[in-house]
Amino acid sequence: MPRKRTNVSERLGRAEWIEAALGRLAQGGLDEVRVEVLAKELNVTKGSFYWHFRDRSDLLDQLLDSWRDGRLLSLSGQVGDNGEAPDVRLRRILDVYLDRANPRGMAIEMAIRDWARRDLIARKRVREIDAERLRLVTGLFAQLGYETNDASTRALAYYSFIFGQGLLAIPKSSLENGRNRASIAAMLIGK
Amino acid sequence: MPRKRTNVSERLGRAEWIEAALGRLAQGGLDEVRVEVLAKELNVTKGSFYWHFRDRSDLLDQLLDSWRDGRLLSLSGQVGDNGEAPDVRLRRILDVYLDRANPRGMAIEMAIRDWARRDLIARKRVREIDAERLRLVTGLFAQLGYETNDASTRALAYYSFIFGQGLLAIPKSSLENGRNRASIAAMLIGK
DNA sequence: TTTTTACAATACTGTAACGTATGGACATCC
DNA sequence: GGATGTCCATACGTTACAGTATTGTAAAAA
Repeated sequence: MPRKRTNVSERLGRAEWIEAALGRLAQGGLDEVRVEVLAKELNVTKGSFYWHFRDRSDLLDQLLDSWRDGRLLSLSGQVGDNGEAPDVRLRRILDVYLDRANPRGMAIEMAIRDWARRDLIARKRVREIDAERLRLVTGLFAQLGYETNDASTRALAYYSFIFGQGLLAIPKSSLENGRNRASIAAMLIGK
Repeated sequence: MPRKRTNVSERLGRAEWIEAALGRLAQGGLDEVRVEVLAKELNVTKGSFYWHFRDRSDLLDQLLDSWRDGRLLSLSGQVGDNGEAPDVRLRRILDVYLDRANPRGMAIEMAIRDWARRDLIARKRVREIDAERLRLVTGLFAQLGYETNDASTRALAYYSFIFGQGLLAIPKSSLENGRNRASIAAMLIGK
């Protein structure tokens, strides 16, 4: 029997609610983000929720903002020229996704992208980070010598593959094979 | 005021329910497939639904079966060697997706793929059609002279791109440019 | 013509949510 | 140490659905 949270030190802020909501989103998609369920998960009642948020849609808005901020921050940590060659870097990023490191992050991303098919605000947030990611890898392709137009087309193919691969229901073993992975990288990166 | 459907000629079969369900699925995703809503859409009450289906999950199962059957049928119509060169054919299929012809079909497919992330049966159905599609285009790549392993890796990249591209929130104009499209095709198809 | 079949309407129960109103507990500030 | 502010619990009203049980009705079969 989880005790009540009357103690001040255990009180919640919006951040905890958003974190919990992200968890539900990753697991069950948008419609599984429910305030009473979150409350139970946090050992708290709705009373707390409606103190921190106007309503459910307020939570969802803030969740999207928080997600975008996190993605942008993570990207800004990668813009610096860290001495790594552009093609090495492209291969490394690719590996991260193919290894399915961070499945939670991927699940959240997929859920938000599905959400974005129907919701304007979600779509807006996804557009923001897509634009930023494409800008970054377009830059990397440009550094490899691709002309601007080709570079951005390559970038688009690069990210399309990354997310599309997470959408296919296939034995992942086919992409664990080093040789296959190398040939895909060669194909996407070119020179 | 839509009149009641007591007239025999207007009576429904499972097919109509499944069709309506596919519509809701395309529009709003899995959680928008609700029996009372479908009933209203079909100018009928739940009484009819529970005659044709055991419960909601029964409808969903049949929807998945029906979707798979449709996809498999559509694929089987393309296996025949229609005299088209393999690379031409690959380019044509690619164009169909990039043109976003059949947005409804794409929406359904995306909704089902999202669904498959959490549901075992949905995942199974997606796996079935993925396997079949990959088998088909792997064959095309093989005809182009790729060795078996490379052919199936190319096929995987090909479909990953196709679905990933539908996931990115970008101005579609970037893929309407003929030159960009050609360079992507060249990249994916190779020789 | 009666009976049976196939489908649909009606009326109900149960449940899981959302949102609101209000009161209570703990800390902080005067 | 009383007043105030912050956060949470409780209790309520409402809605939207899933599912069941029962009755109704047009057409086909007997």
